[in-house]
Amino acid sequence: MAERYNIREVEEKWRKAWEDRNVFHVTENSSKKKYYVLEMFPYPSGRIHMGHVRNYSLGDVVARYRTAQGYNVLHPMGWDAFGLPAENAAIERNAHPKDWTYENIVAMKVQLKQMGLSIDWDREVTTCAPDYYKHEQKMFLDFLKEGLAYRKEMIVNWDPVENTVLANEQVVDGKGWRSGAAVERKKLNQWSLKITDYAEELLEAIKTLDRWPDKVRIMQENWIGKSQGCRFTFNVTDSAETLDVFTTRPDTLFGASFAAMAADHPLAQKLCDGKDGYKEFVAQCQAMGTSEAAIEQAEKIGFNTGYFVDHPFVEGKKLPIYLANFILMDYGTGAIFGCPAHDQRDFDFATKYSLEIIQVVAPADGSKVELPYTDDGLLVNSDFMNDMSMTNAKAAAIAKMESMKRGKGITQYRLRDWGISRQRYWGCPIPIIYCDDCGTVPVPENQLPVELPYDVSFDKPGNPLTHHPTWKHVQCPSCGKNATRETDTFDTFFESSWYFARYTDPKNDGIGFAKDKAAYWLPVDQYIGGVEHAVLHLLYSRFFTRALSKCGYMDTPEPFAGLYTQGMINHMTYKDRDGKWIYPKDVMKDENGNWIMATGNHEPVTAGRVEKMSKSKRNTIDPQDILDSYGADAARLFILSDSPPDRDLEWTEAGLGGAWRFINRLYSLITEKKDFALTKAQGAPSDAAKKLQQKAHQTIHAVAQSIEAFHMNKAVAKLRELSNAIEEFKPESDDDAPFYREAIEYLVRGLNPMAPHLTEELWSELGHKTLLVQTPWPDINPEFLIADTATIAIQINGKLKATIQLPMDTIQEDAEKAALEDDTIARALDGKTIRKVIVIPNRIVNVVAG
RNA sequence: GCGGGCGUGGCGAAAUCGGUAGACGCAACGGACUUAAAAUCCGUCGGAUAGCAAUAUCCUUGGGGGUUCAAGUCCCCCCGCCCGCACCA
Repeated sequence: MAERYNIREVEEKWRKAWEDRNVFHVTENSSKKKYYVLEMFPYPSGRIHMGHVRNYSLGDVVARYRTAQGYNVLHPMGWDAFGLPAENAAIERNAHPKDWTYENIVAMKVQLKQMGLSIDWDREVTTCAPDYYKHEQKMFLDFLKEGLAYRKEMIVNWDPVENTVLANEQVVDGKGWRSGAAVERKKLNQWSLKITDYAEELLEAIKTLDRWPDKVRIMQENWIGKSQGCRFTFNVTDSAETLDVFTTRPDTLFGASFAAMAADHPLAQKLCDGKDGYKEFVAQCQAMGTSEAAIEQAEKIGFNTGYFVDHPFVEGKKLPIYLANFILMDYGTGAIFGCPAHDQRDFDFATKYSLEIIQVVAPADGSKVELPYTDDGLLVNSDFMNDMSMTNAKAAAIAKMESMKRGKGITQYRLRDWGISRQRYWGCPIPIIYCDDCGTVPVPENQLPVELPYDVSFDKPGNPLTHHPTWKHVQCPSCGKNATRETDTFDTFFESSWYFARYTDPKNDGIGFAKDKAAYWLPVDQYIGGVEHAVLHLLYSRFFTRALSKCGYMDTPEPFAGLYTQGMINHMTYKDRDGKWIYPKDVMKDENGNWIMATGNHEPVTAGRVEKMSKSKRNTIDPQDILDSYGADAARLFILSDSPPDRDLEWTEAGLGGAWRFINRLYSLITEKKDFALTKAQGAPSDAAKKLQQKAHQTIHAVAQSIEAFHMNKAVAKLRELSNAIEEFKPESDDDAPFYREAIEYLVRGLNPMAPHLTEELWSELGHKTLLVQTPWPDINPEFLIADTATIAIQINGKLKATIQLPMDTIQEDAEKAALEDDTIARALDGKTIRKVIVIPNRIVNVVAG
């Protein structure tokens, strides 16, 4: 009987071996092809969760596979260490954000190491450390010089009780999550980055990202939201005021029946100040929240200003001006004209306020349509544009506007500039000083970093940096008078927008990273993370790459050449008798298969839907428990096995057990039979041995392809097939031994990226003195990939009736003949007329008969 | 509301190009081993009908229609679920 596989001992042994020999440390090496594998770095919350396990297992497979393929692989890790949870911890448990964060990093690093990841820990990066953020303060100053950073008023969610800005997630039903006070939309002066300068470039370059998921590319395209249209000016009737509007449908101008602007439009205030109901309407709009979803789903309401604009093309025609809750000040000019006949939203609005509905587009075939009609057609009721196509009418309307000097055709983007100011403590200080005399003064570079003070208190609502007795009080760098620091900190997306570059040169004190090192390693060849970052983080990083290039830091066009977005981890949910959520570890099945409490009186438990693991539903599994009891390899193997990585995965104890059994079976299979495998061949091997060899080569080929396509589940399935074949194989003589051994070794080597500890142990059991982690990917004999016979399916009228074996590439006539001679087929065709026979070589013969 | 995705056995899934649907695994069931259980090993396993049986026939990829010699795959319509929509990371 073979020894039982001792997970803990073996896994620790090999992790130590790798660490002792520093095998994951890399440096630039121009003689090798580089490969940069990066998983999105974690926020140091204290413990890793299953999402991390999936993310880093996936990345580790890629990294280990590419290493075996001979690439110089960079696979770093770090900490996205600034953020809101640290401040919440400070408020809730009186822990200092810095101490809390660093303690979490220590704890999580232990856990990540326990996973056996092939990480170069010498490159570890921590974004809340001054030696990291001082470089981004410098970058910000460079952006300022280049005109990429500026200050402007922006709308925020404001909690009037806490005196603080709220994140969208902190707004629940329009109320502050902690205070319960109604959230206001407030304008604050904030720093922004000019990402809109790159709108067109960012959009265009999406085309070059051919190794990104279509889903993410579409999301980014929509986010940038390019639209072609016309911007023109209305004159307010009997007034000197004007109203600029933007429209993508200038062709429908003759169907215009009202103008509408955002409630916070500057003109709105001028026209409506003091009017009955105006203040209430503005308040109503502000209460709605800032998200587009909220705005679009809210009922469309308006406020009649009592003013009119003159129709630019129709002498004497006047359109009423409304304020409307669905117009965003941030988009376009903050004002539109409404054409109810050809826009659903305008139609709803016009119906509600009994406004005119004029059809100006009709289907080309003249058929009657129900309004609103938003499809293509020809213009009607439109003066000089009558009978034009929509495209021509758009051009004609724009041309007319231009000739009247009232407007012009423009390209509009939905993308807004990136507001980076946060009124929070635990972030990177913005290196700016405000002086009464000199105005806004950048902190001189030799005074960087502007470090966060440690001695802060969270007693008062608002930003601790503002309350700090001394921190913000400084001398103006230019005139020396008393001045104050900017107390806002950067959005934490700032740190994650360049960390991938920092990894290429993590210890550089003088600059964020050296140009030549970035040039060697970037772009990231394979980036892996959650789809929740599809837009913001990824778009900001793409922008940063361009902005940093403009400032002379680097020359890489795109940061991430390949992107893979993984699915979520789900688990069944459980509730006890009182309807309270309970953890899976507190639940068990009784002898009848019913769910019961694992403790106490074993009260019955209601099992609910399978949902995303979340703390609130308590359907989480702590990876630490799994690592301790089943080991890293079983956890990795299971998480890679059953589901394709881009789909959601249901974590089940049983599935994990399957992975664990596989590991143990493989261990005993190989340790029991290795002696035979070591014997020397004398004569010719058996056919079965040759077949096994072929299978081994085919498997390795399939595994390589699957890994490259991120089908880790298929890679594992193929390896299990090979493992089954090895188990079933009955060696006939010592002559089969080398073939047997090769198959075993190929299995071990192919499985290495998924289960590195087990395979390293088996490699050593097989007598190797080298480390498997440093062993190249197995060679594949191309001859073995080609089968010599083909299984041909024979169909009658498209339905399978029989299969036959034929030599590979049998010519069509012979295949047809063989098919018709088959007993079953001959019988089935008895009395029928053959009308046609379709032969697809090596695949199918379809007899059409009747 | 807008945008995107998904839907295949009891379950997770596979099926490079339109060409043998269900690889691989989980669960379940039957058996071996055991005083017993666990573990392990062997076997069965989409559904229906007929048959003692080998087997045969039919049905089956959310639903309906279409294209094709052939559809899980392509086209049209419908249903259900999930995700994103600018201060969570």
